[in-house]
Amino acid sequence: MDDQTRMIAGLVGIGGLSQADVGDPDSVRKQSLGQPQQDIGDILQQIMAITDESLDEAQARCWPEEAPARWAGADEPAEGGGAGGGAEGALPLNFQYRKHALNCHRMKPALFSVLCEIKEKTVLSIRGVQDEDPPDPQIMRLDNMLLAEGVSGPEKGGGSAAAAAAAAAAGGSPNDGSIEHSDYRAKLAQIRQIYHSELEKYEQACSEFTNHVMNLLREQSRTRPISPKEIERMVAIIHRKFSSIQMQLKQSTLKTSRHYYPRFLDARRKRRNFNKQATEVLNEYFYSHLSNPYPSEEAKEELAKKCAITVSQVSNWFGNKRIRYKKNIGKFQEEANLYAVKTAVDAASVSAQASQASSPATPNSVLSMLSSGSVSGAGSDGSPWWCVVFLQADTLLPATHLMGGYEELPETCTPHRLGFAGQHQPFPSFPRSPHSDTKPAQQHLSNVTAPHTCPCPTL
DNA sequence: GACGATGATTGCGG
DNA sequence: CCGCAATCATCGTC
Repeated sequence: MDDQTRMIAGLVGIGGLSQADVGDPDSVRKQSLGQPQQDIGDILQQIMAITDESLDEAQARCWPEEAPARWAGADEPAEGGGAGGGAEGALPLNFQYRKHALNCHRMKPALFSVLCEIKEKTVLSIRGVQDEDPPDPQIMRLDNMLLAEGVSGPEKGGGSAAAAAAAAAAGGSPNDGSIEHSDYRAKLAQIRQIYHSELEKYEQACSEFTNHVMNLLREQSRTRPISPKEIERMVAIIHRKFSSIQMQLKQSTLKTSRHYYPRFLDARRKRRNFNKQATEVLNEYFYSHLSNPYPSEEAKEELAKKCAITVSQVSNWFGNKRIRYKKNIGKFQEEANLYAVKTAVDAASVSAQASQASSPATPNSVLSMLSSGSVSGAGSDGSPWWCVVFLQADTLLPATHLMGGYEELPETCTPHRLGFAGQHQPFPSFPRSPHSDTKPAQQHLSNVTAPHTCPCPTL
């Protein structure tokens, strides 16, 4: 007997009577062959004894060498026997004879009622069994982990979720597939493939086996009482048994995946500095929005596109920049000047083109641009933009030197005289979570009124 | 190899 | 979920 048959025997035994009680013709035979008055108690005892037999013993008894000859005289069976389906087709011919003989036997109703009685006892004993089988939390946890690892779930462009995320986090150009990444992806793809193929096999086996048992039970239900509910329960039992196999598969897949993942994590740590152009774009935005260096989601996306990096990298960059700028303003003065002038020059040239000015943008024309308030990204709180740039950046000493310095500004425009020093100091803290380029900044700026906290050097 | 710069991660608070 | 702050880990320069 193969393992599968043995398993069926075991499982069928749980739901009621063992397969042996169906196959065993002894009690019926005795009655039909000369002991018609046999006590119902005897039959019951025999049946009870049969249920204790192993399938091997039962089969040995059911399939003696001479059986075909002995049963050859039985009524001719109807072809196929109706129910039973595929399972029945596989049964030996002599077994079908017996089944037919059993089904047609005049004592069958009596036997059936006895079986019902036994059944009732059995059902009572299993009535407490939980009918609903909630999803196994352990399997669910494994599923979630496999999903997170990128082993299960949808495959994104040949890579896993983890690999894709990490590849994005690795920075650089989109096709920055380092050797480590491609290696990891290849391994993960391999694991995915094996996992899915094994899962498919598992599901197929589980479904085949379930069908097999269901057919068997349906077929048996002609001989003994089996309710659909019991069949359902049996299916649940089978699934429970199979789920341990599923668990093993998932656990081992996860283990394999994680064997490679730490190496990948190391690889993920390897970073690339952003290229010069990307850094320039980011710095330009930062210094031109110094009053409120919190790009909106759209702005981040735009910047990400321009720099060929991810939005989260943009967020990281701004987070780092804000904190480092804040910590050491002095260090960033030169940079701030550079970008302030650059921004101004750009704006000036744009404006000059627009107004068809014949002279090129010069520091002085920049100055006039600044005075006219045509530079975007600053002064959104209603104050002159240059106050924001000059004073927030705390930088424009060198910058003004380039442009001739504050001396060239009207005296009323010097920062502290204008009283912007305190208002526009972005530190010790930037406005919190502005999510927009204007409103929160206005709120923040209007709340800051203490000039003595201004980190700007006294001019 | 030391050191500063820099991108990424983590833990925490709002 | 976002931003801050601290920290890690690597890069780039000397």
